[in-house]
Amino acid sequence: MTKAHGFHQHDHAACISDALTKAEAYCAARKLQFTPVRRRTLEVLLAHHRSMGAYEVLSHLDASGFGAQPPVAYRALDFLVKHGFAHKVEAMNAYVACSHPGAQHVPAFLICRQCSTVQEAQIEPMQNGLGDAAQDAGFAIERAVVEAQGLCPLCQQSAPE
Amino acid sequence: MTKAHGFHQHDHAACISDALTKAEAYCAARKLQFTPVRRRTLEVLLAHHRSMGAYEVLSHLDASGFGAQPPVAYRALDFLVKHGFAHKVEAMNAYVACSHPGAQHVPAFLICRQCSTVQEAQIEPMQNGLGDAAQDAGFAIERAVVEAQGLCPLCQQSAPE
DNA sequence: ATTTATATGTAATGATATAACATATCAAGC
DNA sequence: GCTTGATATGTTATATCATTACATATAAAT
Repeated sequence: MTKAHGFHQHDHAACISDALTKAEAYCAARKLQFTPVRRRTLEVLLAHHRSMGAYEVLSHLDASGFGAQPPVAYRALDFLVKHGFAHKVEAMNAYVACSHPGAQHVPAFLICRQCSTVQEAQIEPMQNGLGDAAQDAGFAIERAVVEAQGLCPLCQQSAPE
Repeated sequence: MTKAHGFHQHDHAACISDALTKAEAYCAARKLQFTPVRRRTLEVLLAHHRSMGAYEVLSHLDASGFGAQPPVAYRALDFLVKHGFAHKVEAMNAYVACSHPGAQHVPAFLICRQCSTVQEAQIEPMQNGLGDAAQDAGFAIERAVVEAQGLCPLCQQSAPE
């Protein structure tokens, strides 16, 4: 079975189990607790393969027998983001599973304003002119995100304006 | 009188009146209505010279005799953002006056996680690797933001960790 | 086994943002 | 100037996103 990944198709089941296995290994290596809620949260993000609001994630967790209150989702999502398994799409107040787990990278998103699909793009860390600006200002960058909004290939056809 | 602009000092009064004059001229040229609320909203952002939440802006508008309900602030802010007089800092759900009004640019922000000061940096449009990624994906970028979080020069001293 | 740190569950609340609709003001054509 | 249509403002209500605080449970370290 294939499913849209960003604007492409791919083998969805393999992609999910692969990401879960990697997360498991990463956590084991660093003695991080990849607990049931955290695992389920990552599964939910991976299965949907699009950005999801915290409350949408929460409803799945609730349905899976975990707590039904917001902190349940926010804490799990924070964990995933902190360790690079997911990203927060700031422009949408939403979350996506990371498409390049393990890789040290500056996440960059292409966000379709029409269908809300988010594709994560790879960009070179610090090759974006921002590093220079930061250095000039004496600013120590800890984290950076790049977010582009526009129209995805599909929506360009249906909304050619 | 000088006041912090990003992490530097500058002539604050001149900077404000300059930005207002530019906005006025821009609107006049395009028959946009630079109404009292919109003007006051820009004044408020310029005067504070840091990112402000919509409700903080709203309280100033209220105090100035405008409406006290959220849409009053959100509409004025949307106008300013739409026409490039201000930017939304997505990672903070906050707004700042644009530091380079008139210039066609991709706004980039250096956001201090400790003191919340935001400095707008100049980066070259599309020289950030994102353009290539978008082209590959067939994605039409309409708007992009770059946001970096970290520690500003001052806070690096007080929080050397 | 005890202690300490970490994680989860839940209630309450805070912060951010929009929808919907009434009224007012502006801008253009007559 | 007056009418008309578009744009802007004011207000109520509500939707959406996120955190604080505290109790309980589980894991890890000695």
